[in-house]
Amino acid sequence: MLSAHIARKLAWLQHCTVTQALTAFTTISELKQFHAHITTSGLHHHHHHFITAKLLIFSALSASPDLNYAQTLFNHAPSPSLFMFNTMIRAEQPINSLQFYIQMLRSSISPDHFTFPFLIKSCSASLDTVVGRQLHSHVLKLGFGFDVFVVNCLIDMYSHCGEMGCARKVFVECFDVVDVVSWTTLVTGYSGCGNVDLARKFFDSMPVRNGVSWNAMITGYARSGFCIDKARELFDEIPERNGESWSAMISGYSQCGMCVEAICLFREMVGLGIVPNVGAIVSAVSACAQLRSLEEGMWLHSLIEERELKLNLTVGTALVDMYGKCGSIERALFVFNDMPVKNVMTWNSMIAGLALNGYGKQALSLFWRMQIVGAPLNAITFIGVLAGCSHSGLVYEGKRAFEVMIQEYQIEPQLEHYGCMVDLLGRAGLVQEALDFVDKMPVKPHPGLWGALVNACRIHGDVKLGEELGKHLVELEPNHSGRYSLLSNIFAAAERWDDLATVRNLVKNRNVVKSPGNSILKT
DNA sequence: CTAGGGTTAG
Repeated sequence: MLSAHIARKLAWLQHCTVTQALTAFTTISELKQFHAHITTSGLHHHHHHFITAKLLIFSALSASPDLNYAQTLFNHAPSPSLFMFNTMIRAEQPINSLQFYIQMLRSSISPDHFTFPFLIKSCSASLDTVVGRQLHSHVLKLGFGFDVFVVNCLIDMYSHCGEMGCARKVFVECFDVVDVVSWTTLVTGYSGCGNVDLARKFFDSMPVRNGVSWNAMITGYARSGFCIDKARELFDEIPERNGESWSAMISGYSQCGMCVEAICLFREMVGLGIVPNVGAIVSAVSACAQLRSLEEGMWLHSLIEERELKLNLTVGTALVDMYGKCGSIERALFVFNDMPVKNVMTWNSMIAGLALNGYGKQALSLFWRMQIVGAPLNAITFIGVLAGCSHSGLVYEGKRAFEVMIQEYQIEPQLEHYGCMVDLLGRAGLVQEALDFVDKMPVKPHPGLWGALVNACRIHGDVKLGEELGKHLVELEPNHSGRYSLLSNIFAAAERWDDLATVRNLVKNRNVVKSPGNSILKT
């Protein structure tokens, strides 16, 4: 017997929309309980398809989907409907989307005008032009070549794959049906592949523009480097500025390093009484992190709390990063521990923050905790861990982490990982071991890496090797002032004033311009 | 039920 509550929900599910179905439950386990109730009652047979489809929507498309459960629901449906196939194609990973499509064709179900947008979108996510082109020919054969949704997905797919010629061809061939979305997609495509000027020409030729088109062009300029002023010009010209326009401009400033401008614009927005969206807040927090501006960051944090904005995953991660970079490890840990849901970036931000502030051991223990709780980790996690070991002189632990990365996680070391290792060994005085390590590296050593070694030689008094490496480095980058300083420091430490004078003359004669703020490892 | 803009780690 069904309880009244379950029966009511069952009736509602049969008639609700897709959007409503997504709010039907709070978690997958609640859905499973509900599903168990109705399958044991036997009442569900009357409307089996409707109910399964709605359950499928929730398990496949909700914020935290359970694709295994979706697959089970799908497999138990006696003959899955076109709608169910579409839902699976829409939810699955790119490769599986295609498999559902093939299975669909084998069951003699024809795709409809909803099927292709989902399918093509999976190709643009996986940058798969081969399958993309095949689907394109299916689209034409089956008569969906002038469906504006399908057309726009094709333009987007070719743009994402860097095939602007094809994208434009679709646009031109379908000129009778294209709309403001098609134009905007093309603008985004051209600016995304580095052709902002052409993007702007299309933007200027648009018969109609809406807020999204303006924001797309602003973002295109902001991400193209050296065009941030043009982005601002457009931002000032927008006829109707929405919250997303503000966040596009603020994130543009933040991403190109104009952090003061980003924060000023954020303050202006708040001053005008406009409620900042998550994107604007995250960009502003990121700007504070880059500026190492703790006070400003704390102001943003209090603003977030005042508005009772839940500690969203992205906002929380940005705060952890900001507090870590600004040196307030207690606050970073407080936010971190307070976050119910974390992802790789959250963990990585926390580990990097600990490492940066000299808490190598704590960074390591957080790294072990990640493994215990089964949190996903990636190559960037190890950059934090290794940097932590390096700053805290944890040579053995660093070497161990490096091995774990390669052997247990099959992560190919990047230049950054090698840099950390050389730094780790060099700082610990194991200069010869560091040199051997560099010799065995499969990648070409970065000049910054030699710099770390020269520094290590100076600290540990190995003048002969330091001089040799330092001279090598100076010839490798003769226009980099920092390289001469390293060599000078070696001679100064050894009190070889004549040689020091020679280096200074070399700098003068070669007209090397000083570039301030060059850190040893970054350049 | 479908398309374009908007955010975090090195």
